[in-house]
Amino acid sequence: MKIATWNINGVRARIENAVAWVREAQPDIVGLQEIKTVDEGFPAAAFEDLGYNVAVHGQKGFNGVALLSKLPFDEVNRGLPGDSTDEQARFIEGVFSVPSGALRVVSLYLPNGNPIGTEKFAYKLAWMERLRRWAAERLLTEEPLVMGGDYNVIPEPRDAKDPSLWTGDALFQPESRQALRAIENLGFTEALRATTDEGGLYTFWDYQAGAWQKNNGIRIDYLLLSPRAADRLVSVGIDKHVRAWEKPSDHVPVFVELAL
DNA sequence: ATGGTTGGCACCCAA
Repeated sequence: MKIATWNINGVRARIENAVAWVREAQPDIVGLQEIKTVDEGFPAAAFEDLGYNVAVHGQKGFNGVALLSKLPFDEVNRGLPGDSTDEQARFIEGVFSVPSGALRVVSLYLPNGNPIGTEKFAYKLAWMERLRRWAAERLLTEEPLVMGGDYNVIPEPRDAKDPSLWTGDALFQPESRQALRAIENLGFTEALRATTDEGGLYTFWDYQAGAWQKNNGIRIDYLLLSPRAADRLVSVGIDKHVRAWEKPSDHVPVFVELAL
């Protein structure tokens, strides 16, 4: 079972890339982030034609997440619990039937939080605490859970080409990194770090200042695995080559292979 | 080099 996450930065502007990558990678389940459209604007037919079921949690202009799945959805949950006033579409959960039972897959778009010292940074940290509480509750099910997404947190210095560029950025604040560790410490395995200690593995390169050409990247997209999912981990990959395509997203897909 | 690029939308905002 191949499960992927990809911040696509506008699914309508990126539909040709998206279809090309799905055809090439043949993932079973994909979480998309920053689709930047309402539900009705999502190009579902393009993915249905490739054999996928589609679940969308959209928003006008900004944010928005979706799940594509070759398996039928048994259940879909939209929105991160914990704040009924939050109108930002950043979280969707799908439940699927696999031979071993239920599989839960999340597509999340964690708030960027810049600039620090503003309500945006406070919202980021509050959102992360909500995610921690939600995840703690889900772990009680002892089912395989895969939380993939754009976490907007650089976990460690080795996850940036030049960490000094990010010292004042919300993505690399001690509070952001600590909040990420608090989620992982519930018992999650960050898939890529379960397989390698290598630095220099990035998932995002800014459009500006020739970041891609200079390989000035950061690793902010990953998949957290519950213990039952981590037990089944076979491999992890980053589809870096997609960043070199015409009209690319500034993020690339990340995927895990699980033996479920 | 405190720069510059993109998507969505409607004039700048978010990233």
